[in-house]
Amino acid sequence: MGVSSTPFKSLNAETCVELRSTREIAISVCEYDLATTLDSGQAFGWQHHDGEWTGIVHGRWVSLKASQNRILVRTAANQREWSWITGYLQTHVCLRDIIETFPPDVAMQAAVTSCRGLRLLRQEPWECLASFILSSTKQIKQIKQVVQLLKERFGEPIPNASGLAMSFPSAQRLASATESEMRDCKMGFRAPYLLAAARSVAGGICDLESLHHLSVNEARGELLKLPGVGPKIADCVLLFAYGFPTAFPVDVWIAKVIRKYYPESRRANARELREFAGSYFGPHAGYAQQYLFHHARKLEGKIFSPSEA
DNA sequence: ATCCAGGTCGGTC
DNA sequence: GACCGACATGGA
Repeated sequence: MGVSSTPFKSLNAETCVELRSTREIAISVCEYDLATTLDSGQAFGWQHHDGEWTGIVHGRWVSLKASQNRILVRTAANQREWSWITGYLQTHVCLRDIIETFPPDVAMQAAVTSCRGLRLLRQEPWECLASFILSSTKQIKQIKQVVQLLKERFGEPIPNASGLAMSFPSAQRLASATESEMRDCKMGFRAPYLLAAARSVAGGICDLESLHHLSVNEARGELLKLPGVGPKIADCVLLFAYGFPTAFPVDVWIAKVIRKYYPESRRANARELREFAGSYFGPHAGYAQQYLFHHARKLEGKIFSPSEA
């Protein structure tokens, strides 16, 4: 009913930022695995070359590099302030405080040990929503390909270090595209969903900004009104874009993990799994989910023999 | 070649 | 409500 607003100290810590120029800062971080975080299936727009991650965040081209307890941030344009990137990276979050809230069972602890430094980002709602509408029954690699095609064909050019990069297209821009143009981006049967969602957002029928002020259940209800958005995608957006800490996306990986290691939920359907997880994994269940998800993916088929699938 | 991928939708029973 | 096939595309 009400908003979950427990004031965890992890949400109140300060980010320590060293300003090096109007285009470069170094953010002090503790337990932050940048590569794992940017490539853990929560965001699909980052490009990796030689230890450098480049992308566009809130309309600004940015380069990120991990360097011993620091994240080096470089932009192409002068910046007055940097909260757009510290907020995105959630560098103020104290990971220890979150991990302490996880249940001390074997599966959870194995995931924590295996994925040290994995973080949740705080993405822009529209890009996150659109990306996950594209995600259904697609591999992460393919989702990235479609996102890249959308940027190239519909994005806005943004100056980068040596030329122009393309942003993720706005809902307004996609709303004026045709289904055929969308299908040319290899999104297949998801094209009409993304197109209708773009028109709903662009036309103000769905106000993504207003969801910040709702309870998690109210916000989920709004997202579920959008075409192509079911419980799983809604929870991804609630967790990765709005930061609702108990949102718990149940996909095929998580369903397998939960059923294997938490036998009390073996007969549960997806909704019941989500409800079980929300109470069992505690106030940061969504974070726990990302650890379990990433750990399972790292192990690929190793923990699941074919007969168990 | 065959199965499956960070699911959802619209039909059935 | 719950079960089930269709839906594009391309990795593995």
